[in-house]
Amino acid sequence: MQKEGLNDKDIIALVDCNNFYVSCERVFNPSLEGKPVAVLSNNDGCIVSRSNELKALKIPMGAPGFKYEGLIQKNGGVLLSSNYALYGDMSSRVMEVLNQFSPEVEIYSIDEAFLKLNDLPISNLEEYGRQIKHIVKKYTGIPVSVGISRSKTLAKIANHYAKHFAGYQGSLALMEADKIEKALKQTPVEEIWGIGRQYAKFLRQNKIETAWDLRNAPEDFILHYLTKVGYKTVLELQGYSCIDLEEAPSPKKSIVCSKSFSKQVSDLSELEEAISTYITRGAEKLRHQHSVAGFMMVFLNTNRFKEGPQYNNSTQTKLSVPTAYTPDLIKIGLELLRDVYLPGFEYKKAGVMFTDLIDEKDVPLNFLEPNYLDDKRKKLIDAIDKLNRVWGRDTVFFASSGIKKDWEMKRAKLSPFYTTRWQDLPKVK
DNA sequence: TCTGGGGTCCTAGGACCC
DNA sequence: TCTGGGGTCCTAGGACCC
Repeated sequence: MQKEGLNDKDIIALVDCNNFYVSCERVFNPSLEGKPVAVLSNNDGCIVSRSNELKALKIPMGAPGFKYEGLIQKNGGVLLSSNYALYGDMSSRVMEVLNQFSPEVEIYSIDEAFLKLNDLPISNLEEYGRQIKHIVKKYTGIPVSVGISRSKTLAKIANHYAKHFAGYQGSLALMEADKIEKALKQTPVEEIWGIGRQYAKFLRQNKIETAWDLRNAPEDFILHYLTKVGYKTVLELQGYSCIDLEEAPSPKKSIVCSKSFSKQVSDLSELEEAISTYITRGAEKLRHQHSVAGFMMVFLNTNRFKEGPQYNNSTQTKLSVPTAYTPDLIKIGLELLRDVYLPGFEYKKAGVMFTDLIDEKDVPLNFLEPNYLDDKRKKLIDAIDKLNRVWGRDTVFFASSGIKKDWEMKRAKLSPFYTTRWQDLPKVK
């Protein structure tokens, strides 16, 4: 019973790096092998990547690091700060290798990619998956698992089994109806890609408990309660590929820069440094994708885990001329900050968000203010970007961002920048 | 002492217009 | 006694992802 106009002929592989951040650290520090290892989020806050040994200690994902530090050390384990320069670089290497296995690769996240395998001369899909695993490991040192099926959602499920059952040797293809049925019946509804906590709870209340149940749920029920997005998930579970591969990353529609501080901050001048720093980062991201922002928002948060008065607020403004010119954005952003700032609170986090992004070439003409693209300001900012690109971030920076930066995030357990900084290159003795 | 950051899409409902 | 209806646009908020 083929559904009209739907595609049931795709072959999609999901390649997912195992415990990615931990694996990156292990490539350059083999002494971490066999031990419980966790990588922490920004500010050394939550655990965001866990080795298998650490998972075996029943330490949950997202848990605050300090709560488990004792347990981890007692078991000979290690906690590490996150080193995104290293992970980003290792990720590009993995993706580079994947390109040789399919002409159509979508980099889905820092540690996952979808590969379209349609029309390739592959006699044994699972064997192909194992080959991918072998070659990626050989060239990058990173272990991966491969799941293959008719849709992204099914490939995710195949990947899950490939990763968790040693018998599959890191690769599983779910192509035949009976195999798919068996896998879906054993997949709890909360493990399905696209079903989060709220939907899982709702579905269970309605006796939909496995992926197989969801696959067979009535269309109108799903459309009504889980909307179009949820219905796509159902079709994907039925083997219809509804979520296309996106090979070229489309430009972002919004850009957020926000971080928690290493300490409580009450002082307006310190908040000004932070906001100014975040605007600088955000504007770099804007220019990188050749966008300008039409709308800007600044927000402040107190510490939600601490007793005491809370204050979470934001202010925003439409920009009279959409721009990505850092000094203009800083000037407006600092005005917004002074608007939203209330003295007497201890702030833990601040941030800035740019939205209404459009291509820099599409800025409407404005007779009162020059478009920065046609302006000497553009030349100046390009020169600054170039210097920072060649000589390193913040070689040239804006005075309002401050120098001391007492508020800046903490990374006490940082590993060296093995791959992106000459002096940190590993040495062979 | 210490609890992340950065995105997307969809819908309901209000404002406004004719 | 009676109090339109339909369309569009925008925004806030809620769901999801890594």
